[in-house]
Amino acid sequence: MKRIAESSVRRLSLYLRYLEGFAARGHLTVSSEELATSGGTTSAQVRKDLSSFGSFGTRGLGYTVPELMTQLREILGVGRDWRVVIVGAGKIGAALAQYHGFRQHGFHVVGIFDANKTRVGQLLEGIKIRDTAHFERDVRTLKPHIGIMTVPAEAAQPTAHKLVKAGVRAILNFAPANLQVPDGVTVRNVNMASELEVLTYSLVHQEHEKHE
Amino acid sequence: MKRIAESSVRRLSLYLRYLEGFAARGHLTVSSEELATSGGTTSAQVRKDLSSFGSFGTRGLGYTVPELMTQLREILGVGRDWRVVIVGAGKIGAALAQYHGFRQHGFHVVGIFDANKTRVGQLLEGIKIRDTAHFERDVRTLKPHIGIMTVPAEAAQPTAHKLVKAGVRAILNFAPANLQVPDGVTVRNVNMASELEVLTYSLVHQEHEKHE
DNA sequence: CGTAGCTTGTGAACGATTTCACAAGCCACG
DNA sequence: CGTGGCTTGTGAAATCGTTCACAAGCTACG
Repeated sequence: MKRIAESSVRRLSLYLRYLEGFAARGHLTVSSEELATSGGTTSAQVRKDLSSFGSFGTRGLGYTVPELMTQLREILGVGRDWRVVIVGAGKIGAALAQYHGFRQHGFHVVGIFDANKTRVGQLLEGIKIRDTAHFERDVRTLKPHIGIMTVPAEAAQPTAHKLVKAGVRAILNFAPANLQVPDGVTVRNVNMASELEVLTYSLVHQEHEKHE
Repeated sequence: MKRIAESSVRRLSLYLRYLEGFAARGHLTVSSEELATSGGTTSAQVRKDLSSFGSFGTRGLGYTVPELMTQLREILGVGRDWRVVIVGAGKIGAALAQYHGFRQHGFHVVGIFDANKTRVGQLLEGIKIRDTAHFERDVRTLKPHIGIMTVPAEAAQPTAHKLVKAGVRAILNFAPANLQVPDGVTVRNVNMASELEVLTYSLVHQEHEKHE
């Protein structure tokens, strides 16, 4: 199978989200055009994205909603039981721990860590916040597939290093730092400040764009 | 000025983040190479990104840290007083409202809304959660620049519509929905489920990649 | 004041992604 | 069972973003 662009994977995930909507509304089939309109893209794009993985549609008819959902779940690995640890139990970390959407999508929080002694021992969604004193050993025991990091920038690289050493191969990083990880480890960065700055950039430059 | 790629703007924001680090460590100048290493990109990329907006460096020397920070802040619109409303005071909305990083970057939460009557009237960071009954009127009064939406998928499009009608031109959307907005309105989507699914995709497909 | 050594700024080449356009194929209906 | 209408799957073209490579230009130092 040829390499798939990350942007394509991101869209596959969105298609799955929209298919859930179509299924809820009782649609049995859906065309690439309908999926494209939901997702703000084009029908050719939808077909290209799907065609990398096989031929799931029927010409003249479109895609069978439940079948395409099954295929996308398979491709994305949705529905397996994914074990997640959260490192950093601050505002964002705590909110994520309590976010029920995770559970609904098969993500299972198996551990929460914090370096702040005042938080250690408190319960979040029935899970006791652990000290980072034995971080690597504890992570090894918990065997998570995914690590979510909501730690300060300066703690980000050391934390990532320990997660990787303990066997984690996928990291969702909320810290404003570029993590260096070995091959075979995937990192996704979510940076609130940058998201907002892209918006303020557009606000500042919008009036200029009009004059072109 | 020619159109700037969104990926470039995103990187400018990261450069600013890393410059803050260099400044804190007392660096007076920084080369495109050093910035590139921090940001996981290449020096040519850094120079290209900056060159769209002017010549900020000195050949043979690099960039003056405080000067480049000033320029980037100017370009991105950082440091102005940006007024923000948060719509949806659930787990994520509440965490964002309490997130102090916003305040530090000049983002000022001026209003919080929720449709759930049990939450209305409660205080978050000293701001009373408002009913959505008079949403559009209230937003007009608050005059926010940015709307952050943490509402359920089905409420997303109507909420966006009302925000736009009330004059908001930039939306940070956490709902899993593709918002239709008129020209001149910028939307950025943050979708936790999709971020995680990109990670699970990589976990599922990593072993395959090895065999190529 | 001249030269050596760096680092920027930027066209041009390259690579990746998106869009186009159309043949292939399926369904429905007469 | 044949035809019309619709939608997929996919090479080819176009667009967009990144990397290369080097001339231009500044600083430092003798």
